[in-house]
Amino acid sequence: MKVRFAPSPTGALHIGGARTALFNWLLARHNGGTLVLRIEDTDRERSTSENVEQILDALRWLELDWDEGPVFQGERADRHHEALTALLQSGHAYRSSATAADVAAYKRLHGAERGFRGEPEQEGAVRLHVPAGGTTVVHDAIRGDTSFEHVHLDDPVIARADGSVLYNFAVAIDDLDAGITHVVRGEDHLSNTPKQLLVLQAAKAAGFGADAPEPTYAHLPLLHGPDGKKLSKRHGAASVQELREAGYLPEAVRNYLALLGWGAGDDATVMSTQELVKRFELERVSRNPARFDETKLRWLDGIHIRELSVSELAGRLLEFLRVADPAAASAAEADRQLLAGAVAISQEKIQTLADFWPLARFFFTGVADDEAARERWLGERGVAVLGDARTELSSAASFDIEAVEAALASVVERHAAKPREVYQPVRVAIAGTTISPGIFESVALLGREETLRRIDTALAG
RNA sequence: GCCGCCAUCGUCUAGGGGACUAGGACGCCGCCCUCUCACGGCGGUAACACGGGUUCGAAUCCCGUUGGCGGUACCA
Repeated sequence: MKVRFAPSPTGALHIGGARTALFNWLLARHNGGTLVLRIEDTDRERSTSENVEQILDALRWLELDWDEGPVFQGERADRHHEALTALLQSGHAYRSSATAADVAAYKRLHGAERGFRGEPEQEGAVRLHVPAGGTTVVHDAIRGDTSFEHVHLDDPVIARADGSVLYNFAVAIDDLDAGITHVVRGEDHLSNTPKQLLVLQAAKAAGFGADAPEPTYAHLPLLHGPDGKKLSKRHGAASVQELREAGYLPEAVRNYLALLGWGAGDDATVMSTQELVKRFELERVSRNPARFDETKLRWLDGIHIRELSVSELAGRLLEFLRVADPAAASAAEADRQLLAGAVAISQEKIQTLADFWPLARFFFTGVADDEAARERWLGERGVAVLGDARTELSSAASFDIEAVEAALASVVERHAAKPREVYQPVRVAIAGTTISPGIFESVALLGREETLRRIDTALAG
């Protein structure tokens, strides 16, 4: 089995493209096949090397590795030209100067459902000669058979007047030459498939790759935004890069993307990549388009975060912060032990890597400035309680979580207070805000000295 | 316009003629846990687009309608 992922470098790798890459990767890995990465850069206007780099980067981040390539379509121009010449000479293709307007005129004359047929000329773009009658059937592993009657198909332009080839031609020749056995791509290519099949057959008839297998096709349902429209920036993260910047884990993204259009068949939702590889089957891919819903990704990301070891998570966090917030990264890195402690007590409270710093920064950079929190919890009673808490904490025999809890609990008891009437003032004193990891854990991690200092500062304010 | 694909809870989906008073997950709501925020546990809300067939029987098969999407470029 040989499959390929063939993005065109006209922009960043979008989520839909990432899903296509993932499905190809899963299929190859599940079957012990080969994955070829091909860059379809026949659009010279919009293809850039920056985009190529970005796509490779996104694939690496997703940890989707490939076995061959990247092959650049542009570098295969000679081979394409060779094939084109063969089609021209064998009469499977012809030159025509017909324009889009000519095609429209033809249809007005013969009916809209009638495919355009041009007259061979000496010059002009190259069109493939589509048979007058008959049908091309696409055998799709996901959708079954789809028939396209030739009479409805226009003779497609396969090369520009200058001889440079177009997508539908290059794809067919490249798949043929590479010996691709399974073409797995978005459903937007389904209507292109008969053209590619026709190119394939013509090429074979002209002596090109006569013994190469005709690939099996599989068209994945398209991905849409939450509103059912095309996925775009205004839906939040639309590219892999944005997912990364939002703090998602690549394994969570793989897990979520795999669920968009595919399911194991039982009720499995949370799956490791290893499990995805083991269970993935093309035949189980759905035919309905799916919407990309970030809420579920967030939930899944939280699940995967909780499956990481503390040191692994700390490493990921640092890696994330170095890009997202270098100052935070160096602050966190300065005290590895504090970092490990903060990560351990934050792990079950965060859903993405981006959630960590806002929750735990007070350990590293001091209390936050939240006036509303002070007003609410450090009033007369709050201060009185806080003073008592200070006394208890300073005289506690030890300063581990249990000791801190015992010390603060005694304050609760003495004041006949609700727990929160003691814990919230302490929280605001050490964190500056009303939201933090568990109060006993936080105080213990901060240590006696720093805790007392922060309480004193709060008391003085 | 023409050609094609698709149609189950708000979302992702299970379902391939009787096992369906339609299952799971996210979300949402309620309860429990509880020091905040989360996590976790329990319970609840919510769907077969519509109309015709076929059949003893249809979410499942066929046709039509409607809707969504894609293609229709000397883009990919």
